[in-house]
Amino acid sequence: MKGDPVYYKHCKDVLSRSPLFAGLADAILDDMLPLFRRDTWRRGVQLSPAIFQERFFLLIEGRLEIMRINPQTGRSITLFLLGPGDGVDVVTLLNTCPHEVVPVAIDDVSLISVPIQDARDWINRHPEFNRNFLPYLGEQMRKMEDLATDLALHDTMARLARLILRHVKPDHPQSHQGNYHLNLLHDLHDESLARMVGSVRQVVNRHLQHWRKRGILHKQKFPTEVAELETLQAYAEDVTPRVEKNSKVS
Amino acid sequence: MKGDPVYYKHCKDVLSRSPLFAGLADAILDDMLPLFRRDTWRRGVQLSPAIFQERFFLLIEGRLEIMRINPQTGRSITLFLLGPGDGVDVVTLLNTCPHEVVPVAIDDVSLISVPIQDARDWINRHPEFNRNFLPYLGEQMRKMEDLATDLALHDTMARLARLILRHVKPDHPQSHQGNYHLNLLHDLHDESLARMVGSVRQVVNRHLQHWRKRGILHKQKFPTEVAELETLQAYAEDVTPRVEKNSKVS
DNA sequence: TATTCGCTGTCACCTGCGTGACAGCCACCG
DNA sequence: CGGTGGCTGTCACGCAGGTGACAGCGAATA
Repeated sequence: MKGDPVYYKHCKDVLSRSPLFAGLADAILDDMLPLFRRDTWRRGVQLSPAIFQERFFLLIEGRLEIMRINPQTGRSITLFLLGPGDGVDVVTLLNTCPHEVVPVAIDDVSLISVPIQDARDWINRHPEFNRNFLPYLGEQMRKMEDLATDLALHDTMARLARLILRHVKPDHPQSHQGNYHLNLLHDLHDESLARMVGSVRQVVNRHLQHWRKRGILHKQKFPTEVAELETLQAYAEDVTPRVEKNSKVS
Repeated sequence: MKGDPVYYKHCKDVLSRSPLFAGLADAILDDMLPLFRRDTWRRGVQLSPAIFQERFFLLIEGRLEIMRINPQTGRSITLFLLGPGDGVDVVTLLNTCPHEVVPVAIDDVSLISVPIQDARDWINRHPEFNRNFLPYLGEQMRKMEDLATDLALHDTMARLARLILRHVKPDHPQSHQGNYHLNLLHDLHDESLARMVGSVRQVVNRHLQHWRKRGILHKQKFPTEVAELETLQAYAEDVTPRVEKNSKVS
């Protein structure tokens, strides 16, 4: 950390743009960052829930899946999909007790970390951090509520549509050719998407295919893009659009 | 509030035993309570999500269900089951934006409330409150994660078993006759239980019946009690116990 | 004493979707 | 090159569980 001023600068950049630290005085980050050390996890690695009892991580580069597994059946569900600037497992920061979640690196990720107690102490010393922290927690909470609600109230197709819609870049609406781009999702394989909607690969694939056939989604090169936002919104509300245009279906 | 010293005392009692305020200086409660006014909702009333944009509520007496509804299908899911001492919809306290949840009074409930901005200001003025608030938020978060996980990874029977097990009084294990008592759940009708596990009345009833037939649950008078904790735990892990004792089944 | 109401207990039906299986495709590597 | 491994695209099968329907029952109301 200290030995690498370029990386240090990079961390500051990422964090100062993240919801957890945006708008905080520069001095606060400079007070905090020296406590951290640098970590790197290779794409695909799956760590034990135990590490979160030891250290608190901030994600700097790459994506991380926070997952739960049913050991009996082998099925799993993704609770959070984290990106740069996110805190990893903020829950164990809030109250000490084991938390059965498994982090999986989707890309090669780089993170920074501190002993968890140091993080707790730091938060106690900096009440002004709560101006960012509390809203961030609220946001995470809403996401969990949405996940639970979707699982209980919608079928797999609607859930997938809603997942995609949530990740359509809200700001600069179209990327190019009038298509909507999916930030964190665009290159995930079916298996990961399935874990995010609480279903299985085969079912997710069927739905994606269904939409691609009708031109609602494009898979031009690699990244999938959304062509018809409104149509997808209909699916998200459990109403299968009657007008099945473009039906190359036999 | 001010006009009723008995009720005031009662509020202080309830709150000082609740996770949100336990262990805080007496002065803090006395500083806070005068801001609040008293509210009462009759059993069964179902209010609009909009009220939470206006005021923040603390539950003093009775139980409250925090629910979400799918308007298309009419199905609904209970996100939280709140009891005395709980804060109602802490999420809108954390970040301002509409929150589509419907509160339903399970009993006649009494609450106290403040304009939401006053609550936010109060929290900002009292950083020591965060010593209780943050762990409380963590607890709520864990509950939501558990709900989502259950919905995604377990079948209805396991979900129901897990719901019950979570509510078995952890402290004084048996109430009487060696049976385990269910605090908040004991007298809920099947419909409510169904909403809590994301299923429907008929399915929940079938499972309860199944367990009662085998003596795993008792429904002596009204409250249901758990007779065989371990057996139920097996069901919660998706392993149907092979030994089906007491099988009065034909 | 009759009447309504809210809840329980059950059933038969049907479907969404999870499971297993396999073929095709592309990329990477020896 | 050919082989291996990871991913996609499809299909047939089976079942958990959601839906609608109805009878019974106890408590409250008239």
